[in-house]
Amino acid sequence: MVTIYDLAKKLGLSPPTISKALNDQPDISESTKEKVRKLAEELGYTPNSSARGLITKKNWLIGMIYEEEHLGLDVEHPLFAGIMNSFKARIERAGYELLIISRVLGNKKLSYLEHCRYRQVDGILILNSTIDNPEVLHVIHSEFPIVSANIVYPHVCTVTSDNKEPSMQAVRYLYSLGQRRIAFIAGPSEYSSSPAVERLEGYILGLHEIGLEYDPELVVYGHHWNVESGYNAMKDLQQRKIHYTAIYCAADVLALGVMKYCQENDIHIPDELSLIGFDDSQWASYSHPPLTTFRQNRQVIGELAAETLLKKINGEDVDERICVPVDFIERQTCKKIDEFYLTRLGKGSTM
Amino acid sequence: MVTIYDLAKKLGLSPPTISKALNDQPDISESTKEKVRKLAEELGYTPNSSARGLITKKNWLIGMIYEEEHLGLDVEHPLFAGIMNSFKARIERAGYELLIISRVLGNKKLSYLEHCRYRQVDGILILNSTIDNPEVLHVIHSEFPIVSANIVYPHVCTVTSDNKEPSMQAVRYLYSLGQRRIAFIAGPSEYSSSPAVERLEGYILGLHEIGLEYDPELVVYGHHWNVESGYNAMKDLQQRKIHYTAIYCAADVLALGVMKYCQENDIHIPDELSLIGFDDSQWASYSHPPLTTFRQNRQVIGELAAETLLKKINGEDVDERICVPVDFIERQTCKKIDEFYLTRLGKGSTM
DNA sequence: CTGAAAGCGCTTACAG
DNA sequence: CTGAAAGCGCTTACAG
Repeated sequence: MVTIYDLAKKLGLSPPTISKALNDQPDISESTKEKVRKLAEELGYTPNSSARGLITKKNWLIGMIYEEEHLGLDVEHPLFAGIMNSFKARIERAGYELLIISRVLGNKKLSYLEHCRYRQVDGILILNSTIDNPEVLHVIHSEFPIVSANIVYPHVCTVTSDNKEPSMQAVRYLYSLGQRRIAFIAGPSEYSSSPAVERLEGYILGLHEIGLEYDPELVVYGHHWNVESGYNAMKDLQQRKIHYTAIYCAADVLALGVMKYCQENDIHIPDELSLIGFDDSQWASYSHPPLTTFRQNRQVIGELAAETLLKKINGEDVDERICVPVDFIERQTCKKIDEFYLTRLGKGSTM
Repeated sequence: MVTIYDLAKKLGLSPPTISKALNDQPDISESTKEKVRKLAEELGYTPNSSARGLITKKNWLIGMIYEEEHLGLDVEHPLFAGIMNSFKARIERAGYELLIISRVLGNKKLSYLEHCRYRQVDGILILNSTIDNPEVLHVIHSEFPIVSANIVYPHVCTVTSDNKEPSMQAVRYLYSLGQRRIAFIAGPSEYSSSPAVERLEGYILGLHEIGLEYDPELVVYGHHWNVESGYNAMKDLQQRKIHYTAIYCAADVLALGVMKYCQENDIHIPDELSLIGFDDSQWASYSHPPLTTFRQNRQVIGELAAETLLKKINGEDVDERICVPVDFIERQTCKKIDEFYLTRLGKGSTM
């Protein structure tokens, strides 16, 4: 390993001069800088982040806290890779690298917080955690600059998709198609997941806005954010023997479960049932029929999270909550209500 | 920040004693260790990785080189998150953390290799790169312990799915259904992607094994690993006016493009055309009809990559190529050949 | 413009 | 069982 001392010796200069030349300090002559850079290149010198970080207290490292196994998420969370990629690209441009924080170190278990201190990260991104994770709560009350993506924590700067307005829009849209009995398949209620909560709020708000009554019988919770939960929720809904002609789902995967149920039970979408999802997953345009849904803008979420964190690191003020608009993607799972089919779904009567 | 000196002062001991106590060295009395640990806990002492790494030359860091924008992959590569998760979990158990290597540092551009040296990583995982990326080639010829996942580099230990045998199996399976004219939609040929190459080899080998003639007219290359490429490949195939009754696709996304084309052009799968994919993407069981495909075992790939890298770091011998078996998932896109439809597809004659 | 001195927080022989 | 000395590779005042 080539060090600054090797360069110093070869050039007959002192280590501090080498250091300053390499860092392009103003008090070093251009000719010296030239010589130093040339030799450094020749010998393949690379600085050592540990030595540098030890003395400067700056490590150019962002810690990412990312919980993969919870909420019953499928291994691949639809937002994870996209947000991570754009976040990474943005912090990279500012000179930071991304370290995935774990909870084990050697044979010792460390908390996230201890780990962040151990690595002396300059800032922390919390991605897809749960709101009541005590490990994460410790981090949140720490001295580090922090930004959360997707999940809202009190007093923590958070970047998420707008969840309320699109939910209201979903209701409005269905209403405009003549739908009056609009069911909602919500996200899991056991876990405190802010998107789940906010989408439900938006649904209720949307009904109020339009003047439709909110009927709790029309709301069913998916146990997890996955297809099976959507399937089971739909089954549950059917067993309630109530009347409805449309379903808004808090996630595409839930909607996919509904579609599966409908296929098996010969319920025709959109003729008999209108359906809206949330996420615009990769497959949403290829489902049968293509799913009407809301596209979350992963790239913007990641970028804004990065920019906000960078600001915090630099001591600038930032907003506590940043909402990223969502795009409504109209495909083919919704239809103007059709009197012909009106009576088929559910044996209830209230209309 | 609490340091070892603070602990030493408070306890009237020397820093080395504190260090040794904290590291549970045998030459320190149990009572001293007890005292030290207690105070460390009280004061919230956390070691400093830079100081430790600087002197021990061991940083408990694995660098991950991961290229997201190439090959025309969709943002979310179907394997990426799964492999990364299980790789991370496995190295964590051994005490390592995952650092995503970038190419920018501050305002300087560093090569991957320089970056790895800068951070003094203990080993490197190469995920989803291209075979001819010069940046990566530098890394490969370096002093670091390296493992590659998904992409084969000469003389680098690589963990991938078995690509050949399943491709042969696809041909065999289709043959057993009476299919004799089996087309192949290959992965992009412009990029040197070993999975693309190996799956093509497997297809040809499969034909030979069975005694079917290899007809280059039946092979078309997708420009990218995405749906659109599959769609265009299918269009291309149709325009060739040759006869075929089945298609094996080198990826699910390509197969999805084929399905889209068939829907638009009123070609019925599987009655008129049998179809097989590769990957078992999230949506594969929900496509219409559900796609017959091969499931890549992300978890096993990630774990084996981690274990192999750990072995290399510890100086143990490892195999250069590790193939992870793939599961054949039989769904509903293949069917015994139906004489009734035999003449519809393609206007060619050779059967 | 250049360099001697000190120090970041830790660990490793080695001496006692 | 404990500690004094040296050093990992760098940077930061400060002196010249």
